[in-house]
Amino acid sequence: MDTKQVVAMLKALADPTRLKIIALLQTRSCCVCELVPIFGISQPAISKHMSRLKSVDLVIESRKGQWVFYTLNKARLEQVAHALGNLPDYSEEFSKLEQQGLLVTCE
Amino acid sequence: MDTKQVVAMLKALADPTRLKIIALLQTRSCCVCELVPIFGISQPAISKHMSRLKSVDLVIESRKGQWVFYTLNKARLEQVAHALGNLPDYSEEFSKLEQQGLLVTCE
DNA sequence: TATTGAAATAACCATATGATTATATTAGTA
DNA sequence: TACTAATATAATCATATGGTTATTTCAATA
Repeated sequence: MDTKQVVAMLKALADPTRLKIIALLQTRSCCVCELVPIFGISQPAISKHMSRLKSVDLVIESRKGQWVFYTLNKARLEQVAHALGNLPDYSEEFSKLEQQGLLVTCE
Repeated sequence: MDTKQVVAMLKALADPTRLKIIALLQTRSCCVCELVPIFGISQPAISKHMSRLKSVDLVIESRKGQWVFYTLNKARLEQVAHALGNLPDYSEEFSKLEQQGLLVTCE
């Protein structure tokens, strides 16, 4: 997972409504019409949040009759948590700075 | 750490520049004037990013002469990663839904 | 086929975000 | 004390975000 993807997933999670949706989905898959009364916001608002979460594969959509159920992609959530604890090594940036004489060495 | 704080930290991390700054600080503390040539954006832009990271305690500021050095708060970064893997249990929300007859039980 | 209910999309709006340039502020030094 | 370098703050701007209402799409059913 590259940095762009990590940022996209963090953006998807960095909203109180979406983060709680993810937490709710840990208990049970659910559909839009169940989330509406929980959050007290409009159906289109919930729908857009689900679309955002789906776009980064944090949830999986499946139609059951007239309802669309959303299921948490637990592996994907673990991937973000793991990525945060294992950020890329950019030490070569400091080598470049040193070559340019831009490294600040204090005391 | 409550949900509000987790969201604030995720927002702070959900930007390509700030996420790379955090990654850079894993190698070495640095000051604003070192980050400017790395990212190629203006000094005030970097300054605001640092202020944002500081506001959620992801970095610690310390003045060394004319420079202000920023150090990664590794414990804080680990806290976010841990929080993502241990989101709160909201199962009572489904009990409430059930009581209201709003739970969708399919098939 | 007409109707109903769930979800998605469109159009819109207020606020947040990330950048810019210009201007303080603060610390070291001639 | 005046000057310079590093950083922060202010004002501004274009775009992104998260909500709204209105409308469309899609599946089940009378």
